[in-house]
Amino acid sequence: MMVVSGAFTSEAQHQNKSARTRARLMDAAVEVFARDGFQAASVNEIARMAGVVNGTFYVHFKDKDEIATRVAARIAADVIDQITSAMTDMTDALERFSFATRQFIEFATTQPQWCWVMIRAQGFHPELLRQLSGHLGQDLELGRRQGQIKTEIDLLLIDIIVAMMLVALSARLRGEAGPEAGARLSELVLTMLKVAPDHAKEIAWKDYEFKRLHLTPLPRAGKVKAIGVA
Amino acid sequence: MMVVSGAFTSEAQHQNKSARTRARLMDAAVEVFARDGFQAASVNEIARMAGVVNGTFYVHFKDKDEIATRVAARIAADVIDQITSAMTDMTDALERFSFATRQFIEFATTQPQWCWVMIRAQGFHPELLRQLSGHLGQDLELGRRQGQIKTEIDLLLIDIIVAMMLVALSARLRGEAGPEAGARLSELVLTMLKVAPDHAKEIAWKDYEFKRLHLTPLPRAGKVKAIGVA
Amino acid sequence: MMVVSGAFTSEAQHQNKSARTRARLMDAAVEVFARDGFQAASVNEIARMAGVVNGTFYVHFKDKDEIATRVAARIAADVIDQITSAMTDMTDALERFSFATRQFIEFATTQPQWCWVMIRAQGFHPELLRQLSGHLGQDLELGRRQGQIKTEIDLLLIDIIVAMMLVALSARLRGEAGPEAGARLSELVLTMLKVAPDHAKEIAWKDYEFKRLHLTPLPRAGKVKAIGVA
Amino acid sequence: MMVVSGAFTSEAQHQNKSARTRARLMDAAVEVFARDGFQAASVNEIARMAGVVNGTFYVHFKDKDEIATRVAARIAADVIDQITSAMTDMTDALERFSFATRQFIEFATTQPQWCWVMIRAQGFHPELLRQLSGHLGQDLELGRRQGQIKTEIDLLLIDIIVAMMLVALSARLRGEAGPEAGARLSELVLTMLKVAPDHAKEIAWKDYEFKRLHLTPLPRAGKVKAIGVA
DNA sequence: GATGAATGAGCTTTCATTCAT
DNA sequence: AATGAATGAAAGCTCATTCAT
Repeated sequence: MMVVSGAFTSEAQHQNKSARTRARLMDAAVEVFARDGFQAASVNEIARMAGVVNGTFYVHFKDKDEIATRVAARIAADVIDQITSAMTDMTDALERFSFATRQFIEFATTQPQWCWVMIRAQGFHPELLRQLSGHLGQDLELGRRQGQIKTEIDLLLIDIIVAMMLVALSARLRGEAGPEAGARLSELVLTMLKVAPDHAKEIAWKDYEFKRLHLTPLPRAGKVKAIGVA
Repeated sequence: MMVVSGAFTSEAQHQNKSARTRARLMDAAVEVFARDGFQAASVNEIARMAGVVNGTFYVHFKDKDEIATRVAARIAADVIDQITSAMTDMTDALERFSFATRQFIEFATTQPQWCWVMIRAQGFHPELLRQLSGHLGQDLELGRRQGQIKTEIDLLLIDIIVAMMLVALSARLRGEAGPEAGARLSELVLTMLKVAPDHAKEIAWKDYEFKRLHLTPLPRAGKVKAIGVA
Repeated sequence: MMVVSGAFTSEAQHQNKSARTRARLMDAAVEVFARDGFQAASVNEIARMAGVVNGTFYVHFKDKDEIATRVAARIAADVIDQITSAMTDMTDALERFSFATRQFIEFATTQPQWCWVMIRAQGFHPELLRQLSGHLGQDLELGRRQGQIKTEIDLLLIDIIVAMMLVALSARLRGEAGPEAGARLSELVLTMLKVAPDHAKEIAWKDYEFKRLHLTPLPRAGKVKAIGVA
Repeated sequence: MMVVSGAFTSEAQHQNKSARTRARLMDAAVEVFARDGFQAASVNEIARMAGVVNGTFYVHFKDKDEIATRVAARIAADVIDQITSAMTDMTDALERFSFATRQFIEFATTQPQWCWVMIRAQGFHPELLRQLSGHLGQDLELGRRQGQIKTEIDLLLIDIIVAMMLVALSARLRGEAGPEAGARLSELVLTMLKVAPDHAKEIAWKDYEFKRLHLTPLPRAGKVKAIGVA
């Protein structure tokens, strides 16, 4: 098995050796979590894929849970960051929702590993998806304030919508759904939120240009060592 | 941890010792799968909860996979059987769908363990849910034929609806959603399928009497003694 | 796997049920010992092949060792009995030796299972072969008394000859040696014993008619139960 | 049971810790294979005798088979190497054969464990003995070319000779044969190959000086660090 | 910081054997 | 005699984690 080299590694390429090793471990973890799931993933395998011996893993992470949490946090942060930063000048709530949904599904094409990790996170690292829910909820709230959404918005509804997004993402990853899955999903959700069918269709299928997922540059400065999120 | 005693055990209480032990193992398996998931579940733990030594497990099941498959199959069969048998005289497709959805969510109250197993089955025993999808799909097709559903029905749509059901079930199990979750979900799905809002609301919130989940009596056919048959 | 039915079963077919079960167990044991060796053979497997449940095994045999010992004893007794009874009117020691050797190798054709058991017995049930050695030694001694063998005959020599016989038998069973293996072996041994080459060849390749191995009818009368040969 | 310390351990005493542990495991394996046979040998027992916990075994060997194969390979290589290197200046085929045979039997005195392993290898690690056969065959072929052996040499014959050697070795190990066993065997084989009795005796009983078996120093080539190589 | 050998608990599975029926 | 369920010890193997270097 080749030593991995992914987004974290690229990001850290001009940092010190420690940071680079850590980055390789995280890329390897993404790979392994994506392939085997959080539970079945083994530290040995992550270390092997990172090209370090198993002991080195524990220099950088307290235990398997810590790397999982950090990988999840980073994925959540970056996915959200890139979706929101691409929408800075969109003001219409429904459009924002639709774009976000479709961009999310679109990541299946450009970053399948990360997407698999998000899917695998269900049940094991719910915080990953909770962040997504948060942002989603804000746009839906905005929709209510704008008068475009009449349905009541609560946690259950948001959970339901996130679940819909994940299952569509999964179908996309497995090749069971085509490129239109995002728009399709968007239209379904809007309809469910009682947006008028024509309007729902119009917004959901609008022509957008989507981005490739990349790591959000970290505005970090000094060392950040084992913050110890028990 | 106490020795379990669940639905299978009750069902087998008047059968022979082997059947009773086997039943206890299955009840224990439900317990453990519900709590730890299929992957993390250990045969030792199942045996311990069934009150037998670990070797006994293998007298009754070839391996962990076999008991998992059997438990999953039995849960799927019984859940479906009880939902469908309660709907025999319902002819309206939307009503059937709504009733099935709500009865399904309702099981969270009466058989939480089984429901957890269904949730945990995602990804590990997809066949469990696929059976559900099948029946769901039939009612939706009926809805189309009856002219009540105009949306196109395909695999992605069905997967999405099943995902919605599972997340609602999960919310209910965790106490994050109240007794109205089923009706709520039903209305959302009907709306999503472009049923007129008023009609959707009317059907989704109709007053039904739901059943407690119980084991479907097995139509056993007498002893089957396998003497030297390969 | 079919229930076996071999020599012991035939022999016991007119005896009581207990004797028949016991016989089936022994036939099954031959089968399993031949296939897996004494060590790897499992009681469960023997019982299964005999068409009884595992508990039944212990009604008839104290433990695995007992059936092994009995099977070995019976095979040794019968092999020897049939070889010797076919030689009653042979008086020439070299001829007796040659015939015995060749008849022994010939069993590979008619009773491969028994032969495998003999081969597998090396190291685990040396008593099986020791009986063979005994009879062999007698004929060799006779050869010395007749003046045909000049070499000194001791235990090492006999062990060596038995080893030669077993390796030839094994080659025959595995199909690596043809029908002439017995004569070939016989000639080699005679030469080794310093019989004149021409004479050795003449005796070794003589034309004999060999028998098919069958069970020696037991002159038994009453029950013989678990004699407890610890 | 004491922690073992044998030939491999000595050889590795100036190597790194890993190599030393590995060596102790191999010495322990020799001990256990010699005592219990390859089949009955247990990894736990090997680890215990090596003075490590059982998990450590798997740091060094993939499974029981791997250590068995390595031990067998090493024994075969060393035995052959030492016999052949002691014969470099012998040109007479019969003498070479006789010396090799006797040196082989002689190992029973200096390395009984290794010899037991060779005997136990019959059936389980035939490749161990096959290498021996190969070298043996070469000398016999040489004997034919030199005109000293007239008998046809084929696989069966070689197998027979190897079997003779092993049974003699075994008798020697068990104390059932004295120091003359090697010469005795050698004479028997030569006679069997139709070497003239006087000549056979002369060659077989010639006075040789035999070596103690020791490990052939490995021509190691420096550290080989496997970093992330598949 | 990195190494990598070692640990030991825990897992799945097999199997000889016992025993109540 | 026969059953067959149950036992429990022991096997092979994995893996998160520790620690001396």
